[in-house]
Amino acid sequence: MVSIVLPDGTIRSYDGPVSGNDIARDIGPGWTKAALALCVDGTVKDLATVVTRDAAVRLVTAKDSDALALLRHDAAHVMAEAVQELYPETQVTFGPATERGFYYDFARKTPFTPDDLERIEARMRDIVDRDEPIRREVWRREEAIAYFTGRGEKYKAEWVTQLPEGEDISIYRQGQWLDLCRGPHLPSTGRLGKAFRLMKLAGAYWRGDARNEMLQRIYGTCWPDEAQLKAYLNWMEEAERRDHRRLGREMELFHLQEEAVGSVFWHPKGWTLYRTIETYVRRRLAAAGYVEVKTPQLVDRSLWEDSGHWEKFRENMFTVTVGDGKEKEEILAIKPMNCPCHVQIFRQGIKSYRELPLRMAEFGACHRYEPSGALHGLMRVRAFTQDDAHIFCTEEQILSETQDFCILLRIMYHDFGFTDVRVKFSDRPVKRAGSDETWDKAEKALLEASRAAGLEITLNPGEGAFYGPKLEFVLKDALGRDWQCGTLQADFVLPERLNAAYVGVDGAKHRPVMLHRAILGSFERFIGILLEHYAGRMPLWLAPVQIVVATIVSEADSYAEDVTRALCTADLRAVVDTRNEKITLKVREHSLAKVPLLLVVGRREAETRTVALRRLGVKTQEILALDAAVDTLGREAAMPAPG
RNA sequence: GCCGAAGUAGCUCAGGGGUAGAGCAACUGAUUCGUAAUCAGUAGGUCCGGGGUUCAAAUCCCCGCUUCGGCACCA
Repeated sequence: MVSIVLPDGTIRSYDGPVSGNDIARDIGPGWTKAALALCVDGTVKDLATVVTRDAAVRLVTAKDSDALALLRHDAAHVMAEAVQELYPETQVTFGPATERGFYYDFARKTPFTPDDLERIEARMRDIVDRDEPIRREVWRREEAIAYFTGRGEKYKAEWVTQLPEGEDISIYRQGQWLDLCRGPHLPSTGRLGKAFRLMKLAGAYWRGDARNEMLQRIYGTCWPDEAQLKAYLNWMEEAERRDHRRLGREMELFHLQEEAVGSVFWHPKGWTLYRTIETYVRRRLAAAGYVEVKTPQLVDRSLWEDSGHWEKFRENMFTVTVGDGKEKEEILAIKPMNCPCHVQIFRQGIKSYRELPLRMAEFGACHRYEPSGALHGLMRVRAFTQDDAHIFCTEEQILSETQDFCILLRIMYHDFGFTDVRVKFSDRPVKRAGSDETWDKAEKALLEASRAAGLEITLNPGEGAFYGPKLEFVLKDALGRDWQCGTLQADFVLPERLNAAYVGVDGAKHRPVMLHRAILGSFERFIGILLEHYAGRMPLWLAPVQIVVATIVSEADSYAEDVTRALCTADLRAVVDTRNEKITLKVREHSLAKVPLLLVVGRREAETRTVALRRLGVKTQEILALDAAVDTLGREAAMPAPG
C-alpha cells in the first residue's frame, strides 16, 4: 500500500509502487501531456520514477519554476547529442543548466565556428522532432569505465572513477546516444520544445582548473516558450544598449586607449560625475565619524613583505626600481591597496583605548596588474580608486562597528537607487595567514556582528581574504544583475604583522582589530554600474549636466545667458545652447545626451522672465517664473545629505 | 594568463590582390524657426603595428599589440 499526498491535499492510495506516469494518467488525461517530472518530498526526479513508499508528490509542469532547470539541462544533452552526431571525434564532458540557459563543454581538436553553431542548432531541432524517449539506467562502475574508455571518452571515464562509493552511476539514454548524468531529465526529447538558441562559443578549463586543458564551451539559452525566449533576447539587447562603455563614449564621459591599458581617461563630464560621487561619499563618511587621510603611491617593498602582500600578490603588483642597478638598487611598489599605509599612520605616537574606534578613510588610488583577459571597461581596470577605510577597534567594538557600517551602507546604496542588497559571508581560504585560533575568533566575531546587524547571510565557503573573513554586499541593478560592491573584512592578522598596538584600560599593550571596509568598492566600477543601472539617465543630483537652457530665437540669447547664470549661481550644473538651430533639433540632441532638464526660452519667456521646463522623457512643458524655477530645481537637484 | 573572434573616417559598417567607400557625426554657408533630425556645400584615412610573399597588399602569410565573448584570477 502506497499513499501519496498531492499539493492540493488530496491523498491517493495505490496497491503497490507507482510511477509518476501512472500518477499523471490517474489524475487526468491533461496531466499525461503536461507532466515533465515528478517532485517527491521536495526532490525533482524523472517522471518514470517509481514511488515505493508514502510521500508528498507533485507533478512538475512547464509552468513550475523547477521545470526551467530541467528543460535547460535537457537542452544541454540534446546539444551534446547533436554535436556528436555531426562531429563524432568530439568528446563530451559536462553540460549543466545555468541561470539563463545552459552550456556544454566539449573536447575537440578543431575549434567550433559560428557556422557550426547553426548546424548544431538545426540538428538539435531534428532531435526534438525525433522525440527520442529518455531513459535512466544504473550501471556498475567498471562497466561504465570500460564503456567510456572504449569510446575514447577519457573525461567521462575519469569522472566515473572519481564518483564517490555508493553513489548510483546513472546513465541517461536518448535514441542512439547516452551520457553519464545525475539527472533528472524530461521523458523525451520532444518535450524540450524549440524555444532555445545557441548563443556563443568560449573556452573553459576542464573542471574549472587553469592547470587543466582547455575545452570548448557552447553556450545556449532555453525557455519554456517562444515568447519567453524573445523576452530574454530583448533583455540581452537592452543590456547591450546600456553597456557603460558605449554610454561612456556617447555621453562623453571617459575613454580608454592602448597606451594606458586598464586606466581611465576621464573627460570633463565624466570627471564631474566622479567628483559629485566623491563629494557625496566624503560627506557621508565625515558624518559617520571617519577621518580622511592620504598615503603614498610608492612604498618600499619591505612594507609589502611585512604585510604579507609581497608573498601572495607580487606578480600582480606594479614595481619601480630605483638606484644604480648595483648595490644601491631598491624596489618600490605602486600601492595595490591602502591598509599597510593606514597602519603606519596608526602607529605614529602611542594610541590609547580612548581613541578607538579610529575610522580612517582614504580615497586611495591603487594600481594592480590585473591579468589581461580580466580587463573590462570600467568594471575591471588596473588603476582605480577605492572608497576605502580601516576601522581600528577592540574586539568588543566589532559588533557595534559592523552594525553602524551596515546602516551607513544601506543609506548610501539607497541614495544611489539600489534597494535590493544581499550579503555573503566568506570564511577562511586554503592559503591564509594567521593561526586557526585567530581565524576561529575572527569568523565568530564577524558572524555574531552580522547577526546583530540583522543581516540575512548566504555562506561563501573558502572565499575570504588571506588575512580574514569577509562580508560581501551584492546589489541588484535595474536589469536584475548582481554586482558585488561593498565589503567588510575582520582582520586580526595585519595589526600583528605590522605591529599596531594601543594601550588598554589596564595600562598594557593590546592589538587592535582592523575592519577593512568599502561601500562602492572602486569609483570606476561603481560609475560603470550606475551607468548601466540608469541606462545613462542619471538622477538629477548625479547628472554631469543637469540643465540645458535652449533658445528658440537669437533675440532670447541674452535672457538665456541670464537664466544660466542664475542657475549656476544656485550651484546647478547648467549650460546654455544659443546655437542657431531649430528647437526641435536642440530638444532631440539634449534628450539623446540624457540631460535631465531642458529650459526652453523664446520671445515669450524673455518678455515675461519665465522658462518652459521640459523633463527628460516627458513630452509636456511647465511654464515657471525664473526665480521659482531656480528655487525648485535647486532643491530638487540637491545631493542627498547626512542628517 | 588560456581558448576563440575582431581591428578600415569621430561612430556604425561595406570593400577580400590593381586609384579607399556609405550613412550618421564634424566643419562652412544660408535659414530666426515654439518642444525628438532645415537646406546646401566642404573636409576627413599610417585600412592596429612590424616583417614577409608579389610587378602590385586594406586584401595572402608570419610575429606582436589592443579590443570583444568566455574561462581562470580578483588583497
